[in-house]
Amino acid sequence: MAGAQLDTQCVRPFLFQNRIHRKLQETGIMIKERLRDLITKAFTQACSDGKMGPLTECPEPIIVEQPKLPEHGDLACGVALKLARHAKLAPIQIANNLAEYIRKTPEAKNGCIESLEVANPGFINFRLGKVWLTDAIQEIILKKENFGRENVGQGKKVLIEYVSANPTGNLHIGHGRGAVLGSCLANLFDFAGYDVEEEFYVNDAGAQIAALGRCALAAYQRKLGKEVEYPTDGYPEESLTEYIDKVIEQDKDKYLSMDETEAIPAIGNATKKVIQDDQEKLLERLHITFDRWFSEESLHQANKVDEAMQVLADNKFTYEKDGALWLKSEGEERDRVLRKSSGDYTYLANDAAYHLDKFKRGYDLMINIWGADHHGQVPGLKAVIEALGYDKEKLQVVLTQIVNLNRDGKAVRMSKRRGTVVMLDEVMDEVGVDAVRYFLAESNPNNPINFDLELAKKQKRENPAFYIQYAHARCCSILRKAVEEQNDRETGETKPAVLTEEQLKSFEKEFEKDASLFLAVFDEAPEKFVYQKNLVMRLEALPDEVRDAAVNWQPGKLAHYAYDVANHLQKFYEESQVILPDNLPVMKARLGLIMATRQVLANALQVIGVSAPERM
RNA sequence: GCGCCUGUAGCUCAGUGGAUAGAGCACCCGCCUUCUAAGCGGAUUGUCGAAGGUUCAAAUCCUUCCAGGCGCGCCA
Repeated sequence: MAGAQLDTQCVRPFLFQNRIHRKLQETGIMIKERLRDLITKAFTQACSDGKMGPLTECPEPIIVEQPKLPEHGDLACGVALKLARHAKLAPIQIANNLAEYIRKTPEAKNGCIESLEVANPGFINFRLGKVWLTDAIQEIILKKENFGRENVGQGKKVLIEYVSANPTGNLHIGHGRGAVLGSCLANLFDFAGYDVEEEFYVNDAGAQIAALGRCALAAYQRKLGKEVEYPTDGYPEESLTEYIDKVIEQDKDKYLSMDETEAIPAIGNATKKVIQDDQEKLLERLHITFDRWFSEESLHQANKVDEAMQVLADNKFTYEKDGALWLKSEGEERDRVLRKSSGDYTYLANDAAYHLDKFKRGYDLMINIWGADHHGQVPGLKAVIEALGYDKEKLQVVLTQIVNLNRDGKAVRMSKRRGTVVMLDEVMDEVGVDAVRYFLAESNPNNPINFDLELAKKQKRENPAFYIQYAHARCCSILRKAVEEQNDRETGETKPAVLTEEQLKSFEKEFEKDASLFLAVFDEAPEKFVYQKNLVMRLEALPDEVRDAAVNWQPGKLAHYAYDVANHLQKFYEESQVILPDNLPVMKARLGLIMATRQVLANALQVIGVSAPERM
């Protein structure tokens, strides 16, 4: 995976140079990190006491994970297994040695760690007490919308180019996938401390625009009552019809009187503008805005393609053959044409100029998001970048697989306007923006999506997009309930609100000062405590999840995470009453936990661009 | 022919060298005088596509093969 080359280390203190320009003084105090520090200390002491065989330092990373089985504790560390080889000791013995040192630490006695045990073949399993959990809730309350922000990117400049559809027609669901992925990746990178720019490359020059002009003129003339043949080799007439209506509205009959050589480019340009405008509006509806719409035509006008060809020639990577200009591709299976014998540049030549421009702008990383059907172009683009004298590794192409639409398990293929593909706006109209974003964001780009239109519309648990939003709305509803008048369903009496708005606000201030207030969240009864503890552990994992998603370039992981948080909230909700007028400390603490949960859900939803509704 | 992606429960997927391979859906059984039952709990579900290899340990790494998708233009 291309993302693996990114620096995965988390550097502190946090210093954000992203577009929100925010600095945080607080350092993270994640439970896993604290536990890892504890194990590291234990290891160091064990070493100096000669309990680790020949080892003087730890040759393996100490990884703390949540085990799959609850019997294995809340968190577990398998480092003893990895150290066995280095220390020339049995894993179980290493684990026992480490555990002995950990048990001596204050954390093992003061409520941070409730218990630890060593299990075969050499795991150390920990059960958490309440103290670190209360710190975790406080951390979220303190950082609010910045909880989860990380600095994996260290302010590196990243350009993400995506959608880049031709301005010759409507966007289909496949464009939608690239659009949502690009936008989520941009949000994620921003959240993870990169300096992100988003760009749409407009192919507004060349053969397809000429074809658009011919088709547009014919469609226009036919609409205005002139009997002409519609070109058979261009874009389907019905795909243009709504755009031509707009052109007529704007320009009336002005192209009718023009000479064809004048009318074709003129109406082609007008139609192109209408289409691009339409694409822009549709993408805005999907909460996608670009920093830049980069016009191919602008490259031609500034002679940038000629310049790029000159650079290639200067670098001795071109030659002429059969009247065409070729790119010499060393180590590639074949050479590629840059300028056809007709004198026209190929797509590759234009791309060379475009990417030369990108490289000159000085990004640390450039990501292009393309449909997998374009993957054949990747080697050519990489070759031309190398021939231009730049580092081809700085440009990475993410390929998105196909989107299959289903309805009741049956494939949907037909569209009102086009025979084979389904249009993005039709899906958005049917299932709504949030569901479209969720289902297109949720998957790994390498896998095809089976988009079930019926599922996406369901207001039920089966629909993960709904379920997450419902959990957020439920949090809001509980917080609202605390400060609203109550209507008794049976007697019809109106009771005063349990708390005033001011009280609720003042709680927040108290939480910021004193994490121990959250001790009251937890019950002593283990069957209740387990849900309370699990919720907090999931909440505090957001920064980890952000880092993981960012280094793997998979924002979809945060969609899965949000779902998991929603699930843990529901389990908590079933077991733990929040509004407890007769028990202020518990109510206060649990309202704080609900605030934290709401915040985490909102932050995760923010990255995938799905709205977080306050009521449903 | 060559290249890329994919193959894990009936379905959708998680799991990038560690414990008995996990969720959700579907199906079945329970739970509403309680903050949204738009929900929760429980039961059932597997030759990790196949075969070899590396390793104390493989769904995960290597090799070969099988199946599906996509791509290999003086198209864009």
